[in-house]
Amino acid sequence: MLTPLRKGSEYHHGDLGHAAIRAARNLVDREGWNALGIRRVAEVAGVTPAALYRHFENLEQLRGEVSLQVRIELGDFIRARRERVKTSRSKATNAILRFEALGEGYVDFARRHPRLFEVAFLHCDEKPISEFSDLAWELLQESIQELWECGLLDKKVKDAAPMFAWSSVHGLAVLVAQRALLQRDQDLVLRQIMDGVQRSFAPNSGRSR
Amino acid sequence: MLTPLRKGSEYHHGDLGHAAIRAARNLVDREGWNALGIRRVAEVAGVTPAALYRHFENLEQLRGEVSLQVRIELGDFIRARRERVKTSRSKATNAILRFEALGEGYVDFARRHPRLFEVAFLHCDEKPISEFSDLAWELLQESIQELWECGLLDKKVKDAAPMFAWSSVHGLAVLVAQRALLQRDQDLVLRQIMDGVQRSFAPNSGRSR
DNA sequence: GCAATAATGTAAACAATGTTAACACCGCTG
DNA sequence: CAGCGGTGTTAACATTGTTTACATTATTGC
Repeated sequence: MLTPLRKGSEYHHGDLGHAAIRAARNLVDREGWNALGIRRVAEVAGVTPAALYRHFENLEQLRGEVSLQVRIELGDFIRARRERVKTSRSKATNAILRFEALGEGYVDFARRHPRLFEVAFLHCDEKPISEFSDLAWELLQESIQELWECGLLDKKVKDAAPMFAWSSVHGLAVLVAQRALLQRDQDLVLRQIMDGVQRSFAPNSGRSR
Repeated sequence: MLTPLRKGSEYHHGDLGHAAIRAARNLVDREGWNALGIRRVAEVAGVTPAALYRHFENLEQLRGEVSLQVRIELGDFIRARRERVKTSRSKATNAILRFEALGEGYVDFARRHPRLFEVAFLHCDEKPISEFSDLAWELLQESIQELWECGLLDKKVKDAAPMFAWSSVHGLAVLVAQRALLQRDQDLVLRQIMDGVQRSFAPNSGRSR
């Protein structure tokens, strides 16, 4: 007989939609991508399943929103990491430290929120990397620009530099999120990757062969 | 009234189980991970859904088998790539070419079978990389051993070398499978990665700072 | 101010899925 | 050749995503 569960003034949630995304995000963070379902999210939000269809086309779209939300968080996370770098006297070492902070932040996010990270770049197929990861991508480009201005980036490799750096660190982050590496190995490999990337960036680093 | 769909002698399939895994593999290859369902596989195999439960605990296990199957294929694929390298006079360049063939094969598999690749390392959480990718991992270690014997690998980095190489190439492969890079960029970045890895391997390559 | 209307939520059903239980068929072993 | 274990079928069940018809609230135009 259509009895509202919530009393009068709470018939309308007020901000379902955002609340749903947040609930979904937390669900994924704790229990993984497969735990994310319409009915589950509705329950957490204190609402009927059908209500969610006023805010999302279907489950697939909700998943997309969660994925986007995670990419935003990831961007904020690594930016915060970069800003925390204390400025040193040399402009060059500054650029390097800020660049490395991005890589460390990226991997650290994967370590702290493995389930979220695994989901960050789903639903991004067929789109160039620079689009689906707008936030973090911009940060990376800023940092590479800094390196360039300090003369730490060879002109020949400049164009592919962001993709090169991204893919190098991304691979490690994926493995970290899967818990496939011990913490000690994680740090070691990251160190090697960052060193390798910077060496490849450097002018006069004559490509082999 | 329990009328068998297939006539007498075909009441039993003979090799459901393997057939199911193959059907499932092809389904994933063509339509992606989400198209993989018990009922769907049963239909393709010409069998009733419940029949699959004589061979698999549940859908999750079937997925695991498919994932394993893909890892095996990936291993075979990159091994074939390596064997195709024509031996040159210098033992060192030989080792290098064989090593690079592994990386190229890995990325090429991701390009040719993006949906399969995306699924290769699912269900491998919490296990060290050397376990869940046994086949390809062994090939990588063989190759790195060859480099070592040719004096192309610094003792200081030897331990972490396989993980370093893997994660570097893995990141690119993931992006390639997502179609996030143009073909030209793919080749360029792979070139940079392989060069970077080898430079990091090389003795006397004094790590920065 | 207040009726009309849009926005949002509920209840109840539907179709599709994974899964299970009871039964049927086949091939092998005693 | 009787029976038994392995394999497949049927029919049901619980759970999901989704839709439809209805209820409630918020907002807007007069």
